Amino acid sequence: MPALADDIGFLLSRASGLVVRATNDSLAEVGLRVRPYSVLVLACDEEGGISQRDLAATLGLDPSQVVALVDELARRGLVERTPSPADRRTKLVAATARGRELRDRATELAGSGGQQRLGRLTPAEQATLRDLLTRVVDDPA
Amino acid sequence: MPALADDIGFLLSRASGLVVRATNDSLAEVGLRVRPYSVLVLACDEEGGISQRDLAATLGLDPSQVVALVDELARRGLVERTPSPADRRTKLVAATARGRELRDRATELAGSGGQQRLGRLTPAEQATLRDLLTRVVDDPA
DNA sequence: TATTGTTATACTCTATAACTATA
DNA sequence: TATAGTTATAGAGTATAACAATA
Repeated sequence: MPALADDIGFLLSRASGLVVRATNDSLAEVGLRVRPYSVLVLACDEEGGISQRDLAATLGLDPSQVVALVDELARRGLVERTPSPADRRTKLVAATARGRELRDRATELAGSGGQQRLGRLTPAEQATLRDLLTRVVDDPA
Repeated sequence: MPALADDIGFLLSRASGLVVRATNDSLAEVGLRVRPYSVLVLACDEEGGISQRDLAATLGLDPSQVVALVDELARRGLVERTPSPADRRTKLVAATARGRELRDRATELAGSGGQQRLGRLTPAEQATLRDLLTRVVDDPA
């Protein structure tokens, strides 16, 4: 009979909870949590902005969940919604200058928060973990 | 600037979500979700029952969250709360015969649900993932 | 007809605080 | 005084369904 402590799904859930909690605590200094932080990062990385549909797909969320996340970031002036020139249904979410500024500090904080637990692994082990998780997460192309 | 797709915390959160969702879907056949299933497994594995405090610690939950989980399993006759002979404050949660019966089928279902995603990794890779996650999760002894 | 974003709703999960009974 | 379990509550996360505007 397999023990719960050996169940990878259980371990994933526990590890995710611990790391997300620590990262949320670190990000509190800039008034962000993991979810809005992720949206900000994607808005920064995509030149010209990213559609809410693509945001949802990348984050593994339903498009309806993205609305409130973008609303909050827009309210704080960190991102802007601009209509796509190509398709008037689509709104491109792009980071403002203020958003890009905050992102740098937030990324530092998120990194140190995550390393509270992940720092138990060597850099090589972290790379292995990253590769394995990527294959679990990625779309079967 | 590190990309979100390389962030281990982000990958953990995505992988956990995908695997837990698939496992919940599989467990629906026996009317369980991951959380109550985990409680049932621990109640089965500990001869004589496990205290709610130990349940909470093992699952990484607050003791107050354990109450409703045990309530529901007890209502369905899968576990029983019995007062500890040693300490009348403590209640030992033990699986009933019916609980043990269900556990076998549930473990099968949970395994196949989890493997929908985790099956992309070889058994050796899964063992590596399990070891790395265990070190992230474990108490620093 | 199908897609993007949106609103609404319900349920699960997470986080705290306070209470009781025992120790 | 501290601990095990419980109750209550609020906030965050998840899951669906339906709708308006646009393609």
